[in-house]
Amino acid sequence: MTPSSVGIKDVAAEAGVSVATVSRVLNGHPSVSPASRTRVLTAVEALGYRPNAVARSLRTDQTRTLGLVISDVLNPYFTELARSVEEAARALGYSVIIGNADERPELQDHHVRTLLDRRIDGLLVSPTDGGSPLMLDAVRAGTPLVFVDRWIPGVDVPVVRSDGRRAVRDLVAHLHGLGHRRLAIIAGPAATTTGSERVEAFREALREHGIALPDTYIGQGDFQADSGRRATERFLALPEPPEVVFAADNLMALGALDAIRAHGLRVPDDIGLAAFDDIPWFVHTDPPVTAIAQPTAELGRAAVQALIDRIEGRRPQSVTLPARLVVRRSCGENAPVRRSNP
Amino acid sequence: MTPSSVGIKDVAAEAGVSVATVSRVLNGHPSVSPASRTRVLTAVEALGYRPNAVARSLRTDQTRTLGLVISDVLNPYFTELARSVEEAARALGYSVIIGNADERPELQDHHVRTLLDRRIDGLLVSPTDGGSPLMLDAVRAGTPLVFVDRWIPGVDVPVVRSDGRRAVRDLVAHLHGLGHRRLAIIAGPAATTTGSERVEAFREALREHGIALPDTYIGQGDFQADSGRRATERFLALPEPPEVVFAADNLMALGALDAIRAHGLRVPDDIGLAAFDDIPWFVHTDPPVTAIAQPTAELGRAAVQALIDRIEGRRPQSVTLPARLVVRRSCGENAPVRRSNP
DNA sequence: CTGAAAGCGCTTACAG
DNA sequence: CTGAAAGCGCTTACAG
Repeated sequence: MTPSSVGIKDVAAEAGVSVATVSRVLNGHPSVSPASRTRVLTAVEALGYRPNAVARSLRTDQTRTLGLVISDVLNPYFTELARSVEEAARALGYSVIIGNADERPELQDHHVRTLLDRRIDGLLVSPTDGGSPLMLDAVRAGTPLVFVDRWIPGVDVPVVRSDGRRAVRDLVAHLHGLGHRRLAIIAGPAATTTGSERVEAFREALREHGIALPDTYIGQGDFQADSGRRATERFLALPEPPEVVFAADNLMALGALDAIRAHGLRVPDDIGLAAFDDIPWFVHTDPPVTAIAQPTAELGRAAVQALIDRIEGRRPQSVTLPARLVVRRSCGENAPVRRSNP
Repeated sequence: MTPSSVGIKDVAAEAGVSVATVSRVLNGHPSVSPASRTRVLTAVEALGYRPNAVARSLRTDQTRTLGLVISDVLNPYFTELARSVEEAARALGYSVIIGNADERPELQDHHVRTLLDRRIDGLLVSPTDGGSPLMLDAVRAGTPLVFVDRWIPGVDVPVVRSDGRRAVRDLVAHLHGLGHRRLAIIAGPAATTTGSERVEAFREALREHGIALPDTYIGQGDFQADSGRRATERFLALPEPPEVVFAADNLMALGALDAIRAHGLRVPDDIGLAAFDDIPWFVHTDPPVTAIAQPTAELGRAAVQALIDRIEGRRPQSVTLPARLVVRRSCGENAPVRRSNP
């Protein structure tokens, strides 16, 4: 008999008790005699019995599982978020199943559907688009849901995210102080909150310095490297290219670096670069990249907390954590343009 | 009534047929009259019915789910592997649940256990250690298992991996040609196959060139960044530090870069660096890193193919794909030491 | 082509 | 403290 084929009946037979008693000791129910408990535990050990989680879930109507749908596993930001989510969930006795949307709404829906079919206890999602009907239905149906990083406006669901507006303002002030005036952005999809928010914050910050953001200085990206490459190429082909390009995520910054390099240009001498999201590699790129860092691990923990609060009947809290500017050398920080020092 | 609470009975009532008939049309069973089919489909649509995967799994004894236990999600190599595995599995009608071992054997076992409890149909694992009894039991119990990247010797399970020996040889020849003689390695855990294999291949290749590999030139790492940092610091403190450090994975290479930078040293002028595993950032580091690239996506596809073959009763195949050397500039490639050219 | 019924492996009132 | 029994939502021989 293979281990995976031994069931609760086998344990009961081996221990000389009923399956009810076996179930009780397995679930730590108080009213079991010490003698029964010992015999059951011995039998479990001897048979190598492991409860069938599928059967248990069907019966109890809970899976102790959370779904996490992220926009892109290849993005180190989401990968770190996923790691922190899993860790926090595990500490609270939950497993997590990750679905990778690859920034594609239909793939996102595929995963949401699969997760719902599996009857996960709750869902954490960083939506790839502005409002999948499927997700809206899930909310209406009462599935515990929490948005993390990105969210869908108008849906009454807790949101755990970081606010980058202040950091974007700091970045623009920093660039302005360096003497830069022609500032461009590679934006994420307008259908995502982080996509539109970052452009808006950028535009607003520019305005504070009396700088306009012409359409030609807005590259439409999709948070993936290729789009950063293409947008940068368009910038470089402009009669008057920008002095600095701000990529709204780290992958598009990678694409920008690729394009700049392909044109035989150098950062920051020929063009400056800054990125939203900080990753360990930015310290070692040529040059080190000035970036906006999110408190990613904390975000993951807070999201799990909110979701489990919701699942277990407590009132979940929305959480907004600040992002912060990390100055390095990709915007010409070494050689200030306005003052000529030794 | 919330969507998630509508069951097959509700659909049957709505359509005016039995649950058996509903089940048949849902499963594409041939013997259902067109009229019944239409009414069932209409009812499903009207009610927004979705089958409960938990109940179905309990009944059919299959979950159409694969488990994937990887050593470290924060490692871009595994992240790419995971992505390709999920993609290939999805194409074949399977879901995948990822477990992240973080290079910790006990965490690996936690995930294997959880996955087994969930009755996944098969398991893909890149073992963090040399032989978890749990995994051995699973194999004995008949759980379909395939090793990917790393494997456990002596266990009769298909292995899908890439062979880096040839590429390591190429790397050593390349370094030798550049005039380097003092070559060090930051190895992975000896308990992992890739950990020991890469040192062995390195040692052997050095021997072919008449070079020894002293113990002081072997840094014991664990495939994570911190260990790369520490090993590199030890190298730098040596009376005669190595001319080139070869990190057995990309994360330890990152750690090495951190340490070198912290000492105010430059790559490759002060010390050279090469890495196993290639990642997009290596093109943009300062300097671009010479690395050994694995055919990661293909590995993932082959692993899924092997596992599903095994699950569906076909004979699974072990697969070994070659890795290849990608020369960049982190080992002094710009300024050959032996010949002085213009 | 269709339905009644058994059963997948558990948990949990209910009665003792 | 314990066991017999019902039932979670499906699928699938079996009989018609």
